[in-house]
Amino acid sequence: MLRLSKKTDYALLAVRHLAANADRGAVSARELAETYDIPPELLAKVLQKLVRGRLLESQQGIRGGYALARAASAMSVADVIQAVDGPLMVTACSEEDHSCDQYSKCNIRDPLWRIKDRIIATLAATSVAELAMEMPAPLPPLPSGVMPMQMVKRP
Amino acid sequence: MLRLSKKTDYALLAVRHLAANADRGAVSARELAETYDIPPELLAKVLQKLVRGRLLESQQGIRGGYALARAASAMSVADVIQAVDGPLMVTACSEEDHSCDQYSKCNIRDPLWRIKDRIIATLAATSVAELAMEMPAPLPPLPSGVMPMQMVKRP
DNA sequence: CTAAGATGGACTAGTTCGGTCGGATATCCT
DNA sequence: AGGATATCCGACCGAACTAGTCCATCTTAG
Repeated sequence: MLRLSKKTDYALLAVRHLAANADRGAVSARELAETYDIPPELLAKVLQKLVRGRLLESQQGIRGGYALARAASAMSVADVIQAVDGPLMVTACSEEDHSCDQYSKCNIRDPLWRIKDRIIATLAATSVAELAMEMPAPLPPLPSGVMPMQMVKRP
Repeated sequence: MLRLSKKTDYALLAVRHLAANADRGAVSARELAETYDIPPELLAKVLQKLVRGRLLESQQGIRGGYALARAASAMSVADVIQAVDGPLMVTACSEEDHSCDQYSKCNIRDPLWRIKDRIIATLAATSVAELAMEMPAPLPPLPSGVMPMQMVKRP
């Protein structure tokens, strides 16, 4: 169905939030999770992958959190997807990996690879900064220092 | 990972084969399955979906088989994918379906939908005819046992 | 009538995905 | 120094989806 995974959705949501609130300094995983109703542990793992992919920088400790590792304009949607879900491929096979039963008889490889390259180009053409520009206000920004923990009491 | 399903791979393989051998008349599912080493029952299902999507026409009976329902140049890769895997979407939500926990807070919908449109445009830009043109010969015809229709001029 | 072929539904095994848990480690504040 | 807060990381589980299989029915040429 060519759908991108939920983790990628979460990653894009988070990265966009960080881009829109870059001035506020580090944002904790918990705040992000509560803002967007995402399971905190799951989001945490996604954020960690983004850190490993050098898209975010994490700060541990009591006022820790995440922040963009570089300018939002220098970070594309393709970067985010690849950091979370690994190299994006349309076909099972690639130049490196020929593990496909039909590889020897396959005659649609080349055109599909070309299509893949064009899709990647499309994803690379949209920067995180453009995502952040979309809507007037990202979300009502929480006054700094306030801890919105009590919003999440849902039996 | 943005990967397209195996069924789609099979569909593209089959459709390309039919485009390259359009002169031979109907090709049976069994022949296609043997040519490309695809589980016959599975390929049969894929072909049925293509028929339901008006991309192929089937002929039942003892000399039956499948053939393109229209010119290969008027059939895009996007058509094939959608016939097999349903409407292709990048996000969980769409204009019709808002079933996503983050829908109300989501702020990346519009840009992602634009990306989706561009991906679909990319897929629609490649026709099956172009796939068929790629390689010099589609495949060596079956060595023995199966007789294509043209040879059956019996005196 | 019979063989070859399409059609369609139900079913199973395997894998992936979303989500959870527990603990380790780093940092700040008092 | 010590505790509180937060990131980090690996293992785990259940549900959903995917690929593949089986079988029963219908259609048509010979």
